[in-house]
Order: sequence, then C-alpha cells, then structure tokens
Amino acid sequence: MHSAIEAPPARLKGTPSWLVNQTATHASRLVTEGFAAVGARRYHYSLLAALSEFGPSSQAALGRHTGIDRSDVVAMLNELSEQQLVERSVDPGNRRRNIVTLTDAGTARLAELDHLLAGIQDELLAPLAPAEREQLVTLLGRVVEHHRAGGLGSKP
Amino acid sequence: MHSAIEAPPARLKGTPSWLVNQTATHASRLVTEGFAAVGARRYHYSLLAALSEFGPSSQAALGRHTGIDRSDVVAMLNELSEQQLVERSVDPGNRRRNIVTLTDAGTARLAELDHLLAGIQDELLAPLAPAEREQLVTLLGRVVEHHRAGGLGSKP
DNA sequence: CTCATCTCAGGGCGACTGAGATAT
DNA sequence: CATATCTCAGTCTCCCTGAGATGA
Repeated sequence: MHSAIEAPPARLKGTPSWLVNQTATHASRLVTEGFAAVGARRYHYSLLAALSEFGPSSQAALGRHTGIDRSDVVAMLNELSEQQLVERSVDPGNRRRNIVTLTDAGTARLAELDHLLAGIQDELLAPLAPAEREQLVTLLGRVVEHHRAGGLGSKP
Repeated sequence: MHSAIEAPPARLKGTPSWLVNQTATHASRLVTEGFAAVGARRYHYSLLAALSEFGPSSQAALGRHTGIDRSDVVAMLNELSEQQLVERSVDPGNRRRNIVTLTDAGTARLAELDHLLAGIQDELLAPLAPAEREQLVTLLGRVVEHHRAGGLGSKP
C-alpha cells in the first residue's frame, strides 16, 4: 500500500502544477486499477474512443487524435488486436498505412469501459457538487485547449 | 519536439481524469524543463519547501509531507546535499534518524525556484483569468484533500 | 521481538527518441 | 530526392516493492 501525504507544505498546496499533478496521480491510479480489473489499460480506452468517433483510421491519425506516441500506439494496437477488439489491414490506396477498424467486440468493450469509467470519475470527484464538476471540466478543458492550439504546427 | 494533439475525441475531452492527466503532463513538462535549465528537479522544490516550512526534519517525515517515496527521498537528498543545499546529520536523540537541515544556499535556492515556478504557473494558466485560477486551485485542492484525508491511516 | 528508519536494487509504466524498412 | 508511415529498441522519470542493516 501507498501511504497518504501528511500535511503538505503551503507552498505546494497553493501551486497549480503540484495540485494538478497530485490529482492526476490519484486519477491515474483509480483508472489503472479499475481497468486492470477487467484486463484493460488507459490507452485502450483512448484508442477505442477515437476509432468509435472518427471511424477507421491510420495509426498515425490515432496517435494525433489521442496524443499517444506513435511507438505506444503500435504496442497498444498489438494488445487490442490480440483481444479481437480492433483489426489491422493495409490501406489499399496507400500501402504505407494500416487501416485500423473497430470490431463489434471492440464497440461492446468501449461501452463496458464507458460505464466503468463513469463510476471512476464519480469516485475521483466525490467531494465536488455537480456544478463544481462541470466548472472543473470547463477550466481544465480551456487550459488543455489553449496549449493544444498553441502548440499546433504553424509554418514559418 | 513533441507533436500536439489534433481534435481529441469528445469522450476524452469530457472526461475529468483525462483532462487532469493532460494538464498534468503539460505542467510537468513546463516545470521539468524550466527547472532543468537551472539544474534542479521537481522533487528538489518539494523537499526544500518542506524543510523551509517545517524546519529540520527526518527523511521519513519529509517523505510523508511531500508524498515522495522513501526511496526517492534518499536519492534526491543525495543530489541536494551534493549541491550543499541541505545537510544530513545523525539525530543524537534517535540514531536511526538523519536530521536534514536547510543551508543558507538552500534557502536562496528555494527563493530562486519560487520565482521561476511562479512564471511557469502563469504560462500554464495563461488562458484563465485570476478569479478562474483561484477557482481551479480551490477545486483541485478539495479533491486532493478529500483523497488525502480518506486515505489516511485509520486503525482497524 | 517488534517497530521505525535509512539505504540499495530493481520492476513497471508512461512519455519520448532514434533508426530502419517501406511506400508515396 | 524528401516525406510519411509503421515498427522495434531503448532511455528517462516517476511511482512503488522488497529486503537488508541499524537502532529504539
């Protein structure tokens, strides 16, 4: 077991980067453990979600949509296709590419993980009222969006 | 360079644990890079802050206050004492313990890192107004506090 | 003997880099 | 030629476990 923090210094408690890091560490633990209990990983959900929303995609596109590194996309798709949740096939129109497709089992798995994940968010945000949860999502969403847009490739 | 995310799936954009994770990843990158530029690490700041606020402490106490693992505390204090920022001495009243003390150079270093870190928070929270930043800190603080208090050792 | 503390060795995972193979 | 994609090998940091040594 991991022992809880005891009275963190005020400097840390007031520092956004520290707070967000602590929260993310805790959230990761909850998600990782919850997913591990059904044989899944955090990345699996991201990839299944992207495939569900954008349809069959190349691996590079999946990486861009989810923020998962090209290298890790390969490894995660290996796992997902072993579990028959996705299928890889060469793009006939561009033979460099693999077209990754969600199987029916993959769609079912995504629904299962959606449900599991909802419960985990509830546990994570237990101390916050519904309106506060929305506020938090909105604020974080704006921060993420800001850095996403700012870091996007502008030609010189 | 690390490529930015392109149009994340709606499922992820609405999931608190994903948002908080993305934000933390970005924050960590900013802090790690900013600190590396002056030869420091994230953990260094946490330890210096704890020493400044609680005074000379044992290594175990430092671990409890900062949430840093005992193993990593050892390694980080090795680095800090090499840089003369802290001093280790055996507690004469309890010779299992090392008493770790902040040096004058350590205090100066902490002030330097405080200043550096303030600029980084500003960059991280750039899209948020001052009142919104406070809101975010408050909400995250409550989440962190909730899980900290809940995970605290209760005797069976 | 039990418990706390310090230390070292190392595992696991997430984030990332470099390089090669292949195709456009 | 340059560029894009897929893959493998490997690095680094953080988080954590196990075990040994010392001492209360």
